[in-house]
Amino acid sequence: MAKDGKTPAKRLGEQHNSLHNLVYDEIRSAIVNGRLKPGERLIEERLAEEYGVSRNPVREALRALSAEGLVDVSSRRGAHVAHVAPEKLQEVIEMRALLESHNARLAARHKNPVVLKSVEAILAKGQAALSAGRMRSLRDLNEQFHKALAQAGNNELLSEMLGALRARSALLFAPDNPKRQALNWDEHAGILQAILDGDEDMAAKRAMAHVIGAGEAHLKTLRQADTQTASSDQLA
Amino acid sequence: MAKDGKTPAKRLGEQHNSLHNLVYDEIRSAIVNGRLKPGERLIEERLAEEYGVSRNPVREALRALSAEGLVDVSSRRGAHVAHVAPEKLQEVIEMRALLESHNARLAARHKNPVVLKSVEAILAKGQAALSAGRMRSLRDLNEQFHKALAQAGNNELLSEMLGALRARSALLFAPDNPKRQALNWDEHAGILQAILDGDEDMAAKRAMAHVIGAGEAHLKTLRQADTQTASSDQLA
DNA sequence: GCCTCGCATACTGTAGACAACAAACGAATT
DNA sequence: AATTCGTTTGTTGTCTACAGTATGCGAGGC
Repeated sequence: MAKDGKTPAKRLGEQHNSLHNLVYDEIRSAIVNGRLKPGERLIEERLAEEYGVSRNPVREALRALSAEGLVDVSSRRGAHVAHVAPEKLQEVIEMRALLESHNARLAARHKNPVVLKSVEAILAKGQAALSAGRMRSLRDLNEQFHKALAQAGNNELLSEMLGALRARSALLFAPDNPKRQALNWDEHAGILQAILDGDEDMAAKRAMAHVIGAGEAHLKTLRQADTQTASSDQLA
Repeated sequence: MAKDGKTPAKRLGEQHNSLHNLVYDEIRSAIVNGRLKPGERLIEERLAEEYGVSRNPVREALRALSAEGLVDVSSRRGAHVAHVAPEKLQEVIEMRALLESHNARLAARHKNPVVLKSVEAILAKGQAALSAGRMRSLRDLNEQFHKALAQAGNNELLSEMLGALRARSALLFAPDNPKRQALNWDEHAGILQAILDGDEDMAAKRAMAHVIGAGEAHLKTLRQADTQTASSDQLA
């Protein structure tokens, strides 16, 4: 039963989740994976139909998702997938840079061999997927990498906050651009190296630069998209 | 209607909140104010009776509070007010120090005169209440001070995160000790002065020291309480 | 006295019903 | 043509009911 001699595997009752939790997981996953787009309308009855449950578990899931900022609920008017206004992107980048940076510092301080081993394994998987051109799996591996890194920081609250922040900004940091993807994984490698070296300042600096670099690249993409839209409007 | 020529006052429909939101506000407030203690059992039917509503709005409120970490819900076993395990207190202090520090830096950078005016007013009220020995209102004024300070940082996401963190740690930073209270308000004054001076580094440093100082004082209180309990056990 | 079992009670999770509210649409009026 | 009004449709918010689950308690057996 026990995997690592310390943490028992989940017991049956813990595995058998309530419907509202299952619905929560599904909707959250759909948002993070981009299946549900920012701003998209979430109709309780339709979701209930889709998942084969009554509306109550859906409502409960939406309350939790709303509290986490993933869903915007307007009383009596319905729910939408949360949309980060372009002016607010900078805030998200800034907060994530601050927290990831601090987490990398902590990881370099603790240097937990078991956790770092698994970070290394995920990095290797990410680099392999990159080389093989398996772009589709990179988003998942990116999330795995950052999640494992958050564990390496050994501060549960920080890890929780980072998780929530990653969920809210998942689409922001999921570039389609292969060049940016390659750079991301290079940066992942650099952060991990600094952590393995126990160099707190370097780890913090690289983590911050990574988030800011990825975030700024995304902002640039948005601005280019705006410029192209403006050009198209002039032609029409 | 408009208060500051920019933000319209709430319209009727926005004021008339749904029951589940009202219940959420009530329970949240009871937790933050200490009327509901950490670890305390939250029974849906009883809360529903107390608030004069059916169980669903209570369940929905509990989902939101659970997502924010203020309430712990065990599937099929019920809900409790969240209890920060003593070993986790250090994490809370650390995260709050990091965020409050960064916020003070931003506030010193922006130096928004309107917001800082209101921070000053709250500081004056806090100091007056302290001099008059009105300890009961200091908790509320402390929350007001930190909330206004979060606004001065001009980063909505950071403000939101700070709000959530303050709610989770409200009882930690609500000392009964008049000496510690006086010191807290001295430190508030020092932070605000650095902000008014536009000194980012000093503001950040003072905010961090304030949180760590208040937090460590609380930890010391816990350790003393533990020591006294042990002594009582020996006498019995 | 301790342990086990069965029953009663309390509580949670979900479904379904109904009322209230919001949005859309078509007809009537200006 | 634009605006207003009334009706219809779609959706949300809350209540009630019922089944499932967890806990507590007392009786019986060892």
